Order: sequence, then C-alpha cells, then structure tokens
Amino acid sequence: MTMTHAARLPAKLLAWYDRHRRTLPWRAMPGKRTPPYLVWLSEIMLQQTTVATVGDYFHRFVKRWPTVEALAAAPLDDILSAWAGLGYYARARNLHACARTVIERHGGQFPDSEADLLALPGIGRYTAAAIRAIAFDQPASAVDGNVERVIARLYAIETPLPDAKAEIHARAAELVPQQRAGDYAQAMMDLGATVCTPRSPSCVICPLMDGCEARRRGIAEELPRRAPKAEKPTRRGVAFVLSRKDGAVLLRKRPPRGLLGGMDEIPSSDWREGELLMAEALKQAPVPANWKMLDGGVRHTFTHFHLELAVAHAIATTAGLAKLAPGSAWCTIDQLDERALPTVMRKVIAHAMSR
DNA sequence: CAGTCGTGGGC
DNA sequence: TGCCCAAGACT
Repeated sequence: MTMTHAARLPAKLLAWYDRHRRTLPWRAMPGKRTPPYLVWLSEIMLQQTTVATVGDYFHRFVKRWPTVEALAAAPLDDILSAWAGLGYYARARNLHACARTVIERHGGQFPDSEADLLALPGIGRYTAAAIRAIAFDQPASAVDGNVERVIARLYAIETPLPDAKAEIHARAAELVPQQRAGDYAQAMMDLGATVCTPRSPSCVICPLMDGCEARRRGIAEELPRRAPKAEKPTRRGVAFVLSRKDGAVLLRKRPPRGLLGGMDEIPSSDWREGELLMAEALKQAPVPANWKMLDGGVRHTFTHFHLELAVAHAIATTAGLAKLAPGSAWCTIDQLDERALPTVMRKVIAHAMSR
C-alpha cells in the first residue's frame, strides 16, 4: 500500500462509517459518547462473543444494574447466574472484581489512562484501548480479531498468526487518526464484521479496496493465515441427576476458579480422557441411590476438549436426603432459570427431563 | 508463553 | 456433520 493510500485511509473509513454505521445497543447516537460503564460492560461481553449473542445479555445487565455502583453492590452469584450461557465465566468473575475496584480505587469513575485500565481485572490490551477510544475519544489503537484481519489484508501480511501480531499491531497503530478516534475504532471493527469478513469478503463494496494489497494480489480470502491448531481430545464421564418427588433436582457449586468456575452443576464423575469406566464412575455418585442409566447422553464441546456425558437418574430417598454434601442444594424446576447453570448442564437436565 | 477458558451461528 | 471463529485475558 502506498503512503498516499495510508494517509487517506482513516478519512475514507470514517466516511464509510457515517453512511453505514450500525445501530447497536451500546452505541450512542452520532456525535455522542457512550458512558464508560456501558462501553466497558459491552466490551467485556463482546470478548470472543458475537454481537447477536451479546445483545439480550447486555440489555438485561443494564436494566438490572444501571451503574457500576449497582453492579459492584451485587453478589457474585447474581452476576454469574445472569451471565449463565454466555461462556468464559472468568469474565463474569472479573467483571464483579473490576466493578468493586473502580468503586474502591477510582471513586466510581472509570480511569482513562492505559496503565490504570490495564491494572483492572479482565481488561487487557485490546479492551483498554477500546475503552479509551470509544468512551474517551482518545487515539488508542484497539486491535481485535476484526482489525487483525483488515490489517493483514491491507498490507498482505502472510506471516501466520499469532506470529504476525507484532507487525499487525504496528501497522494498525500508524493509522489511528487524532480526530474521531472512537468512531475510527468502531469503524474498523464494523468493516471487519460486515465487509472484510473471514470468508467471502465483499471486496467490491469495500471503502478501502483501492489501497488493499491482498485484494490486488487476489489473496484476500486467504488472509490472515493461521498456525494449525491442536486436535481436541474427548473426555467422558457420568452426570448424576437426582430428582425429588416434586421434580426438584440436586445441584452443587463448582470450585471458584478454573473450568466453569463458581457456576452450579449437576453432580458428575470425573471427566477423563479415554473410555468411560462405568464401574469407577458410578462410585462417584453424590449419594447412594438406585441409579439407572438413561439412553443416549449429552455431547458438548469446550474450547480445548470434547465432552461426552452419560446420564444416570435416581429418585431421592429419605436416607439419601440425610447424606447431602455441603455445597449441594435442591433446585425446583421453576428456579432453574435463576441459577448459574452453564449450557452443558442445562443440556444434561433437558436430557434427563425428556426421558 | 503455550495452555486454559464457552457458546452459538454459519457454512 | 464437523469445523471455523467471534469486539481476548490470564497464567
């Protein structure tokens, strides 16, 4: 790409944005800024998550917790249950911790410096830059997956990710304009989300087509290249659905960190690679009962492994009731919606209910 | 620093 | 159907 194109690129992109700007729940009217609290909340939710998925969660959170003060005052359990289904639950834990830190350390006002933002839990390089640009209109370079793709194509960077990150970030930073930095950041992401898409990019309608080296070479759709990913192993286990006569099921709380940390779950055996050893798994039932295996099972894929859960079911007896472990509790059917149940556990419950 | 950490939609 | 990947952060 020539210097001439690079110099004109921000103006072209902003002109395109003014014509094609999308209305999003967290996006202010043209010329207005979204309050830092809403920028932060939306950016945390949008980490590795699509706009369509985030929408309803964002509305529910803002309605229930309109300010960072309100969010900071909420119990973590309430935030986890409201986050249930959105995934990456460390985000919800960090959201809670960050809100409390903003109250305690910054008097309830979000900081606008890179160092102060990076010191907050859940805010990394991208999110700090996005908050500075969108909430404070500072010329910070916010590079997410969309922007990586746009830049890799503009400059035809053929080095596979993640090795190309340094070069991409350097190129991206050079382009950030001093004026309308917030609009520019959102325009770059919008362009990546709607025009410069991973597959079948719409180069013919792209406002940056004249300056795009990948398009000139005919390799836009091949970029960015990525290093091959490791194969996902499969883990297997048995989930134990214990029902009471009124239909309530037994739930327990997972450990506070790690996979599905702090969330509720249907008790289960260990999830181990290799064949399911049924005799071993059944020893890990939460209570002694007349466990019966249900037909079929539940399959679920996490970021780095597949999970296959067989499902055992039993009706609780008075004897069993006396032996509940601490951290376990009954949950009636109508209360399930309010619990911090991750999707995989909702699948298990649905499977048991359908049998 | 490579591994960990969810889920849903698109193709 | 299985694989891709999405407005990444943390350890």
